[in-house]
Amino acid sequence: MFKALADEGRRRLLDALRERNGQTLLELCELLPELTRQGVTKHLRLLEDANLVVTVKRGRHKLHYLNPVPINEIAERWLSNYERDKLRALSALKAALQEDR
Amino acid sequence: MFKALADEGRRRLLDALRERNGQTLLELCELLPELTRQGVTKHLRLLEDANLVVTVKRGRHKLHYLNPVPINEIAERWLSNYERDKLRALSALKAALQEDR
DNA sequence: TTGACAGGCAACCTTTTAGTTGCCTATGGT
DNA sequence: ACCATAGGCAACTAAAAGGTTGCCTGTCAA
Repeated sequence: MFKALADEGRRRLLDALRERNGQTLLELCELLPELTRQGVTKHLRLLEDANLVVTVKRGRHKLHYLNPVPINEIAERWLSNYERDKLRALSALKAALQEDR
Repeated sequence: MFKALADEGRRRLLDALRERNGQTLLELCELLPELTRQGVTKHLRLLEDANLVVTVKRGRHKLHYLNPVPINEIAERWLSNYERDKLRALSALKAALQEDR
């Protein structure tokens, strides 16, 4: 899932869906004009595999929806650990930097 | 920075530093016995480039410290956007899934 | 019912990333 | 002074990610 976020293009796609949910493939392609449709498809596939977007086929359109659940899960489960130890880590850092070298 | 987090080994390194800050390279190597020392060095280099760890040379030891600032910055700046729109995105998602297909 | 539109699939190429090996440098203990 | 310890650098290989092209399928609208 971090891997899915580790690409600027994919983050752009997520942002776009955050702004307007349920966009089609071609709509999202306009967002990344430097890529071909298939390129965008691949990125969306990764996001789907990471369960960050969910798709619905409607007629000949494929609509893409943001799935906000896992990104929040990660944020809470993983990042809050760092939040918790932030001050301790910071002071250790400062101490180390100020010691005699 | 997401790229730096997009690797299990590097996350393990960060976790280790969260548990005990200021470890040397060789100490961290024990954490990833499947890699050689140079392999670990490279990972630490990436973490350092992403400004997630800071190093201090002390004698012949190189101490690694967690830098908790950027990880929190990201969490707040980026992830909180998704938190903000969570409910809206969720309901759009549900609506889409329940529509006639 | 035919053609244009939206999208899928597979093969291929290129670039990045991950990892190793071999050798070199500096520091500290005895 | 010497050797073991801690680490750095560079070249190389292997694997994965990113992207393209070409062609195929399904759906809607005239």
